[in-house]
Amino acid sequence: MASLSYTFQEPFNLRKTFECGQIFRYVPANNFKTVYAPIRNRVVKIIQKSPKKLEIQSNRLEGLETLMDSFLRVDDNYKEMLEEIAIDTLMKKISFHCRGLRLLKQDLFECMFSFILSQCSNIPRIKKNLSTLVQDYGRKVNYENRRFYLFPTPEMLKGCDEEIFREMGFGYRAKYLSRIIDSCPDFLENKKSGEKFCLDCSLDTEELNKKLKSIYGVGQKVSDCVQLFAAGDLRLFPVDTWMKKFMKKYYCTQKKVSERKIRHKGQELFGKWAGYAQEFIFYYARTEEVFEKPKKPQKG
DNA sequence: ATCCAGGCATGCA
DNA sequence: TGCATGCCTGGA
Repeated sequence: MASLSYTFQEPFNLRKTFECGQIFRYVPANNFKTVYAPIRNRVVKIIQKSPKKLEIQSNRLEGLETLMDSFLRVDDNYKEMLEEIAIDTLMKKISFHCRGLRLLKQDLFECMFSFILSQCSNIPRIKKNLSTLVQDYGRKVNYENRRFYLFPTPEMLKGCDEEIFREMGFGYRAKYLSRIIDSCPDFLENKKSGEKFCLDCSLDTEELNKKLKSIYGVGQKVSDCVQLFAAGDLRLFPVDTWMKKFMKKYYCTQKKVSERKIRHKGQELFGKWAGYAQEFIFYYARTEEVFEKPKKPQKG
């Protein structure tokens, strides 16, 4: 077996999936017909053979299928999701527009690190910050004459203090990250195996969310993202500035609406598929330029 | 030159 | 609960 193939019932679009903002480290090639992504301990090459067909190659084949089944969320009932989030004309339109966008299930440590870094930042800067980090601390992997870096394990980052992270340009987020490196949050440590930054599956949605928020530097938005993208809990509806604009315009039209209410509204509207709805809306809001900031009026 | 981003902690009503 | 404020840095 030199490669692995997937045929889906519904589209799996690489461009939409990787560009929608859920993941930061990937390298598109050949106009998104191919995407390279460092995942855990290997580099994976994902090829769009057709709208519903993907082919997977990797520098490491051992355990590849299990890893990709999880990463690609092959068990999601995508068709049902598309139908269930299309609650009205607007969402039908968005659902159609985003069809093929898939949620991925990412590594917990990398995901948490990335989203803590993301606060009050922007995608180019986040990518740049992560790139600095992995070049300094990650393991280098050459694959098809390209250079990639695996995300460093917590152990590899031992000793990274606030000062070092600040020098990497992380700003005030350095404090949060160095503290996490310093000691893994208790509930993320598997007492039996000693493994760190892994999830206790016995926790329900609200329990885990509460625990994640107890981590210094992790608030509602970051915990929701981590729980959605790394714990794979699709009920989460992270509310960022884009989501605020969208929801205020269409589904929370009262004058004063808190982020709390918006989050609740999203979960109420979309139930177990709230995470997909959120990512669809986010992708839509950013690509359709309906929410672009109005240009400042020229002086004169 | 300000101003503000894919938030969060802190302190206060 | 809900609000205000400061926080790093880089791009508009």
